[in-house]
Amino acid sequence: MVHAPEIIENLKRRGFRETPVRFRLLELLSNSSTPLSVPEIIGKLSQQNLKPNKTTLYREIDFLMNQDILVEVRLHDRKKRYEITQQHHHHLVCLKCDSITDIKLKQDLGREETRLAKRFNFAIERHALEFFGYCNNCQ
Amino acid sequence: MVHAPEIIENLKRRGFRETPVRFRLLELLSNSSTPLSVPEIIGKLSQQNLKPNKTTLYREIDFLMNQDILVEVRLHDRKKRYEITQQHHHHLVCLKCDSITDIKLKQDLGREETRLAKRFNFAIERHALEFFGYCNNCQ
DNA sequence: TATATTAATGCAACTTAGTTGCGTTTGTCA
DNA sequence: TGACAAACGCAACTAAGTTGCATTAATATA
Repeated sequence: MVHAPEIIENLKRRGFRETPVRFRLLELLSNSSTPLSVPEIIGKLSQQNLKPNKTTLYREIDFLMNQDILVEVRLHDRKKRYEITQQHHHHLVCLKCDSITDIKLKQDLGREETRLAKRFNFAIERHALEFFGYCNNCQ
Repeated sequence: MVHAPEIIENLKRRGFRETPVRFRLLELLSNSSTPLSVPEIIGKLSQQNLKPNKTTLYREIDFLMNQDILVEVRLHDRKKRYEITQQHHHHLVCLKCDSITDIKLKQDLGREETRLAKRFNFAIERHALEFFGYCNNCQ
């Protein structure tokens, strides 16, 4: 797991500041087992008596994505979710309770990507693969 | 390719009506090589002097999805897109011009799904796999 | 071919995620 | 401790999608 203080130290070395929103957001996301959306983040931070404006959060997230600290995850609904950047992985998304489980694929898509790139002369940057269904508790 | 009149005939046999919006929407989607969003559909139909209310379109799409005639496709942005139901496939999405190319995977994800289902006791209903990058024209 | 039924439609008002402009606050370093 | 830019908050906005309700029109059948 990545720790918020380390990330912040790194940022400070590069001339950025340590602020409550930045720290608490990173802390929240590094303790979270699932990616979170901005509305969810606002909810959770409010519970801890930190009530940042949504504009601030969107901008902070934007900043952290530019620093490659966060990545965006898109699932079935229209919310963008964010998680701490980690090794490439995929998700199991429960259609009932919305729980999200990180998974790693055994199979490798690299060969497929090479084939598609050649076949369509398409420069693949990334892919998204998510599995939808019903989790242990919701079946 | 699937033809709009056939689909409509099928619906009529089941007690539903043939209406301009229904016909022209199905015609548009069956001639489209890419999935379309509601704003896009409204734009294209307007060009042909059919200006349905967006509520009507959302409801028509909902109806056609319940009839398994359309499926929803979710890509990188926050629009839902729709296409005529066809054999399971994936997409190459250009991050510059937004063009979408249908592709079929050589590799099969079935084995992977079985493994994940067992491992996490997760009942997989479907998956979404999209490749993002730059198309022939946009590199 | 007139009529009844109900599928389909339109409109207005709303919700929710996300964005923009702009003026203010605050963390950091000299 | 003061200067400067990073970070912040507020208000107003956009765009996708939803809901309630009253109206219109496609179709079966009389």
